[in-house]
Amino acid sequence: MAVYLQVLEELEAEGEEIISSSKLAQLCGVNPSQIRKDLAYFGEFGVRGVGYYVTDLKESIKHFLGLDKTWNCAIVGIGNLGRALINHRAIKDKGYRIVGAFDWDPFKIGEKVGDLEIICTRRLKEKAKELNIQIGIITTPPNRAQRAANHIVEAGIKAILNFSPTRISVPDDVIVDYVEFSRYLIYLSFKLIHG
Amino acid sequence: MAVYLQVLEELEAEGEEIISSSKLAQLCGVNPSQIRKDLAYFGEFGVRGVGYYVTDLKESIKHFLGLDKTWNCAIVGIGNLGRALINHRAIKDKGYRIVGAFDWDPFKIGEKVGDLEIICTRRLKEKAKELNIQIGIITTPPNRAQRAANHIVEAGIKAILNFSPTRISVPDDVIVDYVEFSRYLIYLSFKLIHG
DNA sequence: CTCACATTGAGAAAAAATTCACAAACCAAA
DNA sequence: TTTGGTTTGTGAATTTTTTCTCAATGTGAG
Repeated sequence: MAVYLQVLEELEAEGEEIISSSKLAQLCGVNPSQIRKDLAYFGEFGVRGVGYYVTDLKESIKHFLGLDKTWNCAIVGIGNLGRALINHRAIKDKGYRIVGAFDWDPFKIGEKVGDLEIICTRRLKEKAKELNIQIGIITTPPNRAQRAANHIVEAGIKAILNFSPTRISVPDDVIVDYVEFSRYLIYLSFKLIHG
Repeated sequence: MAVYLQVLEELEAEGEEIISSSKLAQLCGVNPSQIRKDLAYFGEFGVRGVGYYVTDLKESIKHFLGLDKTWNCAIVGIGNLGRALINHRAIKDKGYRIVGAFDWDPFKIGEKVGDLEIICTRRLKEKAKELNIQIGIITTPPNRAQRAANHIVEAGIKAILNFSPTRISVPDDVIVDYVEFSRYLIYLSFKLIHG
């Protein structure tokens, strides 16, 4: 679905107003029926005999994916990875705003990263309400990840993205996703061995 | 498959010598038949009436995935993200070694990151042979990504991991994989909206 | 050695995902 | 208005994936 969105945005930028499922399928590298099934799943957007209106469809998918609003994120752990994410283009562009930078290290607190000031992790709860933070991102060293998660949960945030290579345990109503760099490398080396 | 491996490593650390497909399935959160099919796919490792020998199975999977040897990687683009990867634990632990750090910026060249010295990207080809680099990792800004890719291809490296939010074009015999942080965030916000 | 029990490997069955195929609907031109 | 050319939406057919089932095989006790 995210692939369709990306292609649709490119089409819109090129000034295309209407696209058929077969052309879109070609651009996405999938089967036309696949596209029609996927799109029919959350509404009827096409016009028979015509195709899909690029802008309308793009907006509908964005709405479906929740990309028509901005999401406020907090980063916990301001090392190299945290700083990289704060400055990362693609994240901003998709409607995700990093509005808080948290760390435990007293020497870092008060330091500026971009236009954010690093705040003590203990103040996460207070700041989460003030800044309406919906997603917490953990970029601490592994041994601090669980503590970071605890602070995030405590602050009432219901979604966590964990970059630290450790499993964390949270209540059932909190969604967690893991970014594992090694997975990508395993895929590549696997491909290098087997066709 | 990578999940099985992780669980097996934990089991081995706990001193377990034998595991049945049903127990392993429980730990991985999948169906026992699934496990047996997956494992049977690349050999017969189990013993009927007994189960699987944890260490043997772990080694077999590692071999299958190509994790029984070390892979040499080069990072092109030494910003925050590049530095984060160089220092990242999980990567080293899986047998991937970052052996080269490359950047275009003359002010960075010669600087030390961990025990690596930043080298000019133009010397990538020469260094790739010397260091036997098999995987190139792009962590440049988007507008430099294609140029980085060109240098990597030029150096005869056949696998690229691109962290930059741009598509790159390379010859057919070069494998490319993309790390898109926004995908993870989209998943989380989607889950926050729909169950 | 034989028997009772446990567990794999693999074929059969079931479920899920993908693709096909075509009626229904739309547009444009005559 | 009618006709011909498109393209969607959807039920049917197909393919793929997952799960079930059970004979084959191994262990250990008697």
